Amino acid sequence: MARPTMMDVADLAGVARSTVSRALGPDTRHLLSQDTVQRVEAAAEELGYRLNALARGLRTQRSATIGMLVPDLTNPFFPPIVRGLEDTLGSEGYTLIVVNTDNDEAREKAALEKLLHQQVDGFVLATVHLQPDGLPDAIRNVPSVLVNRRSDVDQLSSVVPHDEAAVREVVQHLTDLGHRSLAHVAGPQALSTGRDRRTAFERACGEAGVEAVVEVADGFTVPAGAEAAERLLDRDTDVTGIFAANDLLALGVLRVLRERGVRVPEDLSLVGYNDMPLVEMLDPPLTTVKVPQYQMGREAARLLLEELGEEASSLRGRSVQLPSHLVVRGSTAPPPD
Amino acid sequence: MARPTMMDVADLAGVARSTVSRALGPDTRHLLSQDTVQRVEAAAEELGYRLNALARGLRTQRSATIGMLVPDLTNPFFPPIVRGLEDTLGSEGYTLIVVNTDNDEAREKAALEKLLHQQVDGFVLATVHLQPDGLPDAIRNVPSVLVNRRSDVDQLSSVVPHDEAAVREVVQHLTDLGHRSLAHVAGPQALSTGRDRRTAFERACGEAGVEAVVEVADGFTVPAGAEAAERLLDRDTDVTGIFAANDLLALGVLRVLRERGVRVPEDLSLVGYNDMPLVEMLDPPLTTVKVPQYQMGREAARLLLEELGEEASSLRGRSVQLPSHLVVRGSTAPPPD
DNA sequence: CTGAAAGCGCTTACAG
DNA sequence: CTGAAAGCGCTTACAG
Repeated sequence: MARPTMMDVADLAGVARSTVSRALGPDTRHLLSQDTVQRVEAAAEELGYRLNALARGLRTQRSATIGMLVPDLTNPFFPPIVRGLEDTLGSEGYTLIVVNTDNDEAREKAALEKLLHQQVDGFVLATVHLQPDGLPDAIRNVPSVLVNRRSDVDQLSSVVPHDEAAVREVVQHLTDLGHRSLAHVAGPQALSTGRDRRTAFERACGEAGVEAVVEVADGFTVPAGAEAAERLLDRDTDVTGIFAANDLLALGVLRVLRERGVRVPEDLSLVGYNDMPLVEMLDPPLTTVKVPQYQMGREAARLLLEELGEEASSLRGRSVQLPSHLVVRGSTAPPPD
Repeated sequence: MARPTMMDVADLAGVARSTVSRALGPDTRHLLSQDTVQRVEAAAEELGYRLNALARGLRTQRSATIGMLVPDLTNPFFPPIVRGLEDTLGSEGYTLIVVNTDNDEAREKAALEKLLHQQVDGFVLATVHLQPDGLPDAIRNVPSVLVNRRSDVDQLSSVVPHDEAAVREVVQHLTDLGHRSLAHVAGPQALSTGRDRRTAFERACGEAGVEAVVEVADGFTVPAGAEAAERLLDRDTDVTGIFAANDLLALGVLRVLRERGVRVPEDLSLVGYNDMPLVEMLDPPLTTVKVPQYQMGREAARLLLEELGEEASSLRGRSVQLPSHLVVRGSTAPPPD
C-alpha cells in the first residue's frame, strides 16, 4: 500500500473513519475512550499513516500555510527574519512559503497570485511595491503583516525597526566625536525605509545644530552606494562623516573612498545600518546599527497568529517598532583637524 | 461572494463545471470551442476566480510542491542555491517549501514528516544526517535530490561542486607561490563535504610533493575554525599556507592569526572555500574557491524535474559535479624567506 | 465539443 | 462514546 488513508487505519483498528479522525486530533481525542484512542494510534503507527494536509485543508478551509514575499533571500538582511517567522509559526503548526520578488512589481503580483492559489491563511510582506490600490482585493480578506516596511495608506499591521531612535544614536555618536558636518547616503525615497531614515537624519542633525547633506542612492546596493558616494564627493562639502542608509550602501561608499585614497576613519567616518554578517571583519570594522531581524520575524509571526485567531479583523493595523542600537566599531573616529 | 469556485464561474458562463475546468487548463483548452473558452475566461476574470490548489492537488495526487531541507538559511552559502531552485522549479509551476533543520537530526526528521504531510512531490536535501537506513521509507517513493551532499549508500541523485579539481587548483596556486608545507583546516569528517576536501587536499599535496598537515574542526563555523587554528598553531610545524574547508572556517583562522600577530599574507597565506559575500572586502581580501551555488540550485531542480516527469525511477541516482574555481585575491603570497 | 457523475482524503454536524 | 453521511473544490474517465 502506497499511502495509507484514514480508512485504512479505521479498518485495521476496527472503527469508523470519523473515529480515526477524532482519535488523531489533539482537540477531539478527549471525546473518545482511552481504549479506542490507543487502538487507533497503534493502527496508525503500524501502517505508517500520515495525515494528508491537502485533504484536511480543503475540508477545513485552512491550509495552515503562510505566504511570505521577500525581495531577495540572497540579501543577508532577510534570512534572520525568515528564521524568526519560521520558528514561531512552525511551533504553531504553520508552514511558511517564501517567494522572492526581486522588488519587481510584476513578480510581486505573480507571487501573490501563486500564494493565493495555495490558499495561504496569511501573508507576511517584506516587500512592497504593492500600492494600496494595487493590492488585489483578495489580500484584504487575508490577515497580513508587513515587516521592515510600513504602508501609511493601508490598515496593515507592521513590524519595523525603530529607525528614528537609532538614527538619533548615530548622529549623537558622530557629534560626540566632534563632527559638525554630516552626510547621509539615503536609500530610495519610494520606500518607507529610505524615507524614514532620511527624515530622522535631517531632524537629528537639525536638533544637534550640525550641517546635514543628503545624497539619495537609487537602490539599497553596493553599486548604488558607490555611485551616490561619487556624486557626494564631487560636491563641495565639509563633510567629515557619512551615514549610509544600509550596510550595502556603506560598502559602496567605502569602495569609492578607498579608490580616492580617503582613509576611514582618519579622514572620514563612516556608519552603516543593519549590521550584516562579516561587516565586523572589514577593514576597518564597520560602525553600524544592529537591527533585531530575528526578533522582527518573531514579532511579525506573533501579530499574524493573533490576527489568525481573531474572527473579527479588530487586530488589523497595529504597528510595532523594535529598538535598534548603534554598534560602535572601527570606522568612526574624531574628524581630522 | 468570498472566494468564487468553478461552479460560480460555470453558472455565470452558462456551462458545466467540467467545462470550466477544461477551459482553464492549458492542456485541455484545445478540446473546447474557442467561443466556450472565451466565455469561461471572461466569467472567471469577472469573478476574480482563482484555482484552489488544495482541491486540485487532492484530486490529481500532485501538490505541485517541492520540499527543501536546508541546515540554516542564515548561512549565506544556501540562499543562492535556494534561488536557483526556486527560479527553475517556479517556471515549471512548482512551489518550493524550505525548512531549516540546523543540522539537527531530530529537526530533520520532523521537517521531513511535515513536508510529507504537505504531500510534496519531491525533495531537495541540502542537509543529511539522514543515514541511509534512517531515511523514512516514505521518502524512497518520492523523487529526491541531494545538493552539496552525496550519499554513498543510497541511490539518490546529487549535485555537488567538483571539490577534487578545485582543491587541486588551491594546492597548485600555493605551491606555485613557493609554499612547501601546507595545512588544511578540515570540516567535520562525518559530512561528505568535509571528507572530500580533505582527501583531495592530501592527494594533491602528495602529488606535488609538499608536506600536508591536517587539523579537523568540529563544525563549519567561525568559532570551530578559530579553535582548529589554535590547535594547529600550537603544533610545531613549518606550515606557511593554510587552506580552510570553507570561508567561515577561514575567518576563524584569520581571527586567531590576528590575535597572535601573524600577518596575512606576509607571514602566512590563507585560502577559503565558497566565496561568501563580502569576503572580497576583508583585510586582506580572501583568496577562496567560488562555488557555483545558483547553478547548483538550477541543476538540482533540473534533475528533480526530470525525475518527476518519469514514471519509472530509471533516472534516480545520477550524480552531477559542477566546476568550482579558485579566485586569487590578497590573502595569498609567497612564503616568507 | 460538452455534460453528469464519481471520487481524491479528510472533518464535522447530526443522530443515537 | 461512536458511526453514517455530507461536502470542501477540483479533475477525469465515460457517455453522448
